[in-house]
Amino acid sequence: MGKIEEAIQQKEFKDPFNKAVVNLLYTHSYLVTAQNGLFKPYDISPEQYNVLRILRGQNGNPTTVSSIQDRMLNKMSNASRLVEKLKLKGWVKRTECTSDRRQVDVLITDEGLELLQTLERLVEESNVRVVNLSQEEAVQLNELLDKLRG
Amino acid sequence: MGKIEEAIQQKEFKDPFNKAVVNLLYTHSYLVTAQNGLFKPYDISPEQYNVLRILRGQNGNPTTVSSIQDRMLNKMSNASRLVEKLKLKGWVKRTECTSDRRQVDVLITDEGLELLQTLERLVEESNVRVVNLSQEEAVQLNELLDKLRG
DNA sequence: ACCAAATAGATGTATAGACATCAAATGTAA
DNA sequence: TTACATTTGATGTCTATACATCTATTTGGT
Repeated sequence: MGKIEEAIQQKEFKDPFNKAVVNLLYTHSYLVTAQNGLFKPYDISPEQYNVLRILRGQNGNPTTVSSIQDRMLNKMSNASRLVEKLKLKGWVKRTECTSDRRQVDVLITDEGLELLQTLERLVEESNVRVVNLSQEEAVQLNELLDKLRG
Repeated sequence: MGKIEEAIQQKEFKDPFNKAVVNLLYTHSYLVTAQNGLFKPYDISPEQYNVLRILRGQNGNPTTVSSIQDRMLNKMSNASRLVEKLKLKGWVKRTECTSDRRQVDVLITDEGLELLQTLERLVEESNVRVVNLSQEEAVQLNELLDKLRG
């Protein structure tokens, strides 16, 4: 049984809201653990993968660091450093923006696109396996999560 | 609107399962950001707070490091180092276990209990505010999360 | 009793999150 | 134009996660 009370050996919660917060934190750890194994062989982290996805979403147009930051799952993460690591591995290019020299244009390379394609299939397949819900339940979960933050 | 598509500016997802994974990662960041602000003034992190809660759950009985680890929300975290930090701040005591000298007995101090009491009220109130769901929806979310990991 | 395997916990290293601060470039108003 | 505020991105520091490795015990088989 996967009940949260057993998983963390806590008998009861103050109310369903507090239980939901703990349950979300625990489920997050469950998901992240599953993903880490996937990424390990490719020398890339889930966060770096996410940046590559954002860059590809631009269809060949360069993106600034702050624009990447805005689209990241974690708004507090540090896009600047993630881009630097991706550059060192040859998956993105960084060029000075001519119209505003404060900004930096970030562009995914062909190698980055290739890696992304490989990884994306693995991630998509893994996510379907890892989420032990029916299609309807998954839709319902999405609705609840969207509302939760509302 | 709090829809995940707008929050991270992604038009569509492969399927509801993949969307749910992204939605969970994003919602986790939303929750953690809310919690961080709460803990800041008390010189304690959410993870350290969680360890104190586990220790108090033992009703005065000491707990070993590995037992703490088993009950943590994140099974991959490092209970040993968190205990060390709590000890430096005087919130836990660490004594060698006489029956098995590999083990370490960890016990929450009176100062730790006092801090915990203050924090717990704040956290519980904050969680109710932060989870923008009805009671029924929160129950439903808990059921879906438990099943998701099943 | 002896030795190998298992266990508990500490520690080393890399990555990322949280947040403050800094420098450079740009915008704006007197 | 000059002075000041704002924006962009880089960087510094602390904390935590992820995972490998190490030491000190304890256990279990022979």
